[in-house]
Amino acid sequence: MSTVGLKLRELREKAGFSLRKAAVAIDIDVAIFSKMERGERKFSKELVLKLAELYNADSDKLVIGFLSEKVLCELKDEEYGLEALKVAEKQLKYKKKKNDE
Amino acid sequence: MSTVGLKLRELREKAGFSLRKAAVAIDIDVAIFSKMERGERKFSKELVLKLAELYNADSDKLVIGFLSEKVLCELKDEEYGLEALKVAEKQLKYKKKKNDE
DNA sequence: TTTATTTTTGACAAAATAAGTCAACACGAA
DNA sequence: TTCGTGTTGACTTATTTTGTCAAAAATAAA
Repeated sequence: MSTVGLKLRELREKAGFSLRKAAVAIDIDVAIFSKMERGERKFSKELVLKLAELYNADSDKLVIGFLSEKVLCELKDEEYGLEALKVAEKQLKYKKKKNDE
Repeated sequence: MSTVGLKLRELREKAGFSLRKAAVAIDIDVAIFSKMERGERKFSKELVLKLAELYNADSDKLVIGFLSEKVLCELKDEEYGLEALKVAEKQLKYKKKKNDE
């Protein structure tokens, strides 16, 4: 299971930041940040974007991962989760199409 | 836009319940119920199920609508909402497959 | 029109959840 | 030991959600 938190942790380590340094850079408490990377607390989208910039990483991919994780969190124990996703997708496509016109 | 609330309102009217009667039957304040039907407040899954039973309606479809609405609510203003849905779908399918084995 | 019924509205309180703060702990490297 | 690193838990504060209620507005009945 590759969560956004773990991805961000990898990126941080590759970028050579300690937890503390990164936390200071994005102006957040170290304790929370530690918990976020390990999935114990949720990221906000803003934080994900800040970190993507700090690590010079692909922010789009990270945001997509962040969002899908949020969605999955709501549907994980739902019998009809997959069906719900498909309906949602259909409606989102329709909406997008309408906006493009 | 066919929300769960409006669907449930239709079903209620077809079943011949007044807002009050239905509210009493599912043990909820009328004011909240009115707001829920009009999308001003969220339903809980439990209420959707109770109402489906009360109206003799297809609970699966209603729950699917309820869930997809919840998901869409989170993604409605997201640039990468559709991509996020696809990723979520892939992961959910994988998880389901794993559970079946 | 008057009366009664149904639905809607808004102000407010209570409960639940999320977010932030901080001090202390554990561990390994210098 | 001391320093840097990450983790944990207790606690407070903010925010969001949920529930309660009274009264207004709308609708239907007499």
